[in-house]
Amino acid sequence: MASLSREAFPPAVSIMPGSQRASRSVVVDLIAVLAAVTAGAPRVMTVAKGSALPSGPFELAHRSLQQGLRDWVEQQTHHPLGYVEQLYTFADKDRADADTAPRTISISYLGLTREHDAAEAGWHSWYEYFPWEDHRAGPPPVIAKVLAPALAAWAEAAPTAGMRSERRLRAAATFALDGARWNEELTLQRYEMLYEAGIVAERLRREGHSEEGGAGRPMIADHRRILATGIARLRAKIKYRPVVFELMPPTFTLLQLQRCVEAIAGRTLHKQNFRRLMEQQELVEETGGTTSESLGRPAKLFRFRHAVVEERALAGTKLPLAPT
Amino acid sequence: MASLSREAFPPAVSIMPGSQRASRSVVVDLIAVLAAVTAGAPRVMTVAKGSALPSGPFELAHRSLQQGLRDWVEQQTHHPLGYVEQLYTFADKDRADADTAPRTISISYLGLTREHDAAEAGWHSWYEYFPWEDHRAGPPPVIAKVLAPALAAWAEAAPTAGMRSERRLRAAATFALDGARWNEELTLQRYEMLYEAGIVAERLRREGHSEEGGAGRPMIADHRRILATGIARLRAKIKYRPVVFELMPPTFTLLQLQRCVEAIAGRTLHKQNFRRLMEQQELVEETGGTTSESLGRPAKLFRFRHAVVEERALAGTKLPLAPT
DNA sequence: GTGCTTATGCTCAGTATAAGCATATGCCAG
DNA sequence: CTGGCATATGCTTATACTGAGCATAAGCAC
Repeated sequence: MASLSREAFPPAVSIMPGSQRASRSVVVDLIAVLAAVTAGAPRVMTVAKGSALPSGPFELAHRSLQQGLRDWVEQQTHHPLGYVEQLYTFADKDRADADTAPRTISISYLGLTREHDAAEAGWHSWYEYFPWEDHRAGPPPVIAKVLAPALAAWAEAAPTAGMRSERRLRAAATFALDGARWNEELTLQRYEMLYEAGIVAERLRREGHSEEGGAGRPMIADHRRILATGIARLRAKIKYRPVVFELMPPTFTLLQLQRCVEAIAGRTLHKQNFRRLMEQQELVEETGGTTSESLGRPAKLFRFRHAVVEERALAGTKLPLAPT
Repeated sequence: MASLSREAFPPAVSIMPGSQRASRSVVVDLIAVLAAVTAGAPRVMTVAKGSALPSGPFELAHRSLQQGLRDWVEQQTHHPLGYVEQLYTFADKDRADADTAPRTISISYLGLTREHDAAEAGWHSWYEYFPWEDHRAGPPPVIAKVLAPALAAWAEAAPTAGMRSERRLRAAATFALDGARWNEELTLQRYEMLYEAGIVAERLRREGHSEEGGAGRPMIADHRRILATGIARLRAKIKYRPVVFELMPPTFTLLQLQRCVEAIAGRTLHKQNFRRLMEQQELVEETGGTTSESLGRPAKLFRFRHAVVEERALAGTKLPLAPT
């Protein structure tokens, strides 16, 4: 997590051919995927009536990109930004014919912030943009009703038999179409497949077609893809780093914590096992207090044990290590 | 793995303050961490006598950054690049006083290529740069002899008792100083800690001190940090994605495969368990042939089962899912 | 054949995970 | 003040996965 500042940079060792430097103007943007979980829904901060992620020019960055982003977000939202991580840098040529236009490089970041007022402007649920990603109440109907048939048609439209079967296999594995297990981490792959198959408005728009029939709410340019990248990253990260706590208030019940994870993962968890996991990993400790906001027996309040971050070097092996 | 090309980008929605665009010139570099495993050592492609990673200006990129990098590498090395992934984008201000100098953005990539002639120019073992990272023959002496004392001194030099104890804890966990388990994935954290503690030449150089006493072979600018990022990423990735095979010849024995993983991870594995893991995951299949290059019973030859990549959506849960 | 070397097969115990049962503790209606 | 309801929390069982080691197989050198 510690980040060294970049030191003086000597003339780059350019072995690559045709090293004509800085030949054309380059524009650098920052794009933020800002996430919070409120009222049981994972939300993302948007602008332009929910059609774009907040972005801005690079120059604002203070010491570092990360710090610039953090300052800006905290100023805008008045909520401290708990966790920031770089997502991806996009720099593909916009179009073949755009030789004269400046080339744009977009550096995207994922940021986590705490729960806040659910009605605050600009925050939208992830699942407006990706309705097929929320499996908390079972597989969403849109998959069987819209996506599966469209993906099947896309597979059949492939030129060769080999490609057809490969597409069928890939679609089935990615969307859990046959009995396969749903894998919530494949958010980006799913969006990319829908894009490839022409089932999202962004692709239809690009091809000059009507945007009718696109699944989920679209965004400007490739912002929805960037959001998918952020969701996928967060869904993966939550499993091996204690980042959920960045989304929680200082104290919380285990059920609240579970609901937060469920909102992000888009699936329901086994209550008792979740609680066992939290306890045995010693990620939380009781505050002593209890809450009785809802019906039923009052729940104990917990807080995150910041200490574990230092104590343990976290993360585990998956390799069959030899005894040392 | 599929990558959509970025589409036409409308005027960015700039909510950030002070949106004066393209105010100052920006230089964009690509930096490659190119890895291969030959003769039992993980190697990285370098230039300038091993003191820098290959880099070049951004303009060369063809359709996309990734494709540009791939073309360039294949042209240079005459070896196909198996796997390419973006590592990180560095864009911190070089120095406070560099207001007039162009700001440099470096986009780094990790690329894997197959085994080739061990003596080929430019390829150096990772462990020249990070001697403390190779634990295949037990913990390297440099840790106990050089790093541990220096880290202890660094911890004691902290101003408050709280910071001292925090540094001690962190150093112990990161370098497995007390009985703690070595975690090979912490390569980047370890390098950053050594930098912070002033035990690497890059830091000494920056502070205007003699570079004497720096641990491991240094590199230009922050190239060694980028290499550490690449190593850490590869060590983590190897555990949940079948990327090792990008480093192997088309057919191989299980022991060769194991040696390759060991070289990357910097630790030895349990032979039988490694073999069981490979078989139960169905990542490989027998070719029918055998080899008898060394002593002992000839080993069966295997090849990678490309099919699994499509069949399975890979990666697994770590959440206590509720029965659906 | 004997002995050396590596390959390959199999076992056993310890630990983690999935799933479900049982009990505790509050509130509320009557 | 009692029974019903709702949630919290504790505990058990079967199964899968892992770490570690033993045992056997199949080549080669002598």
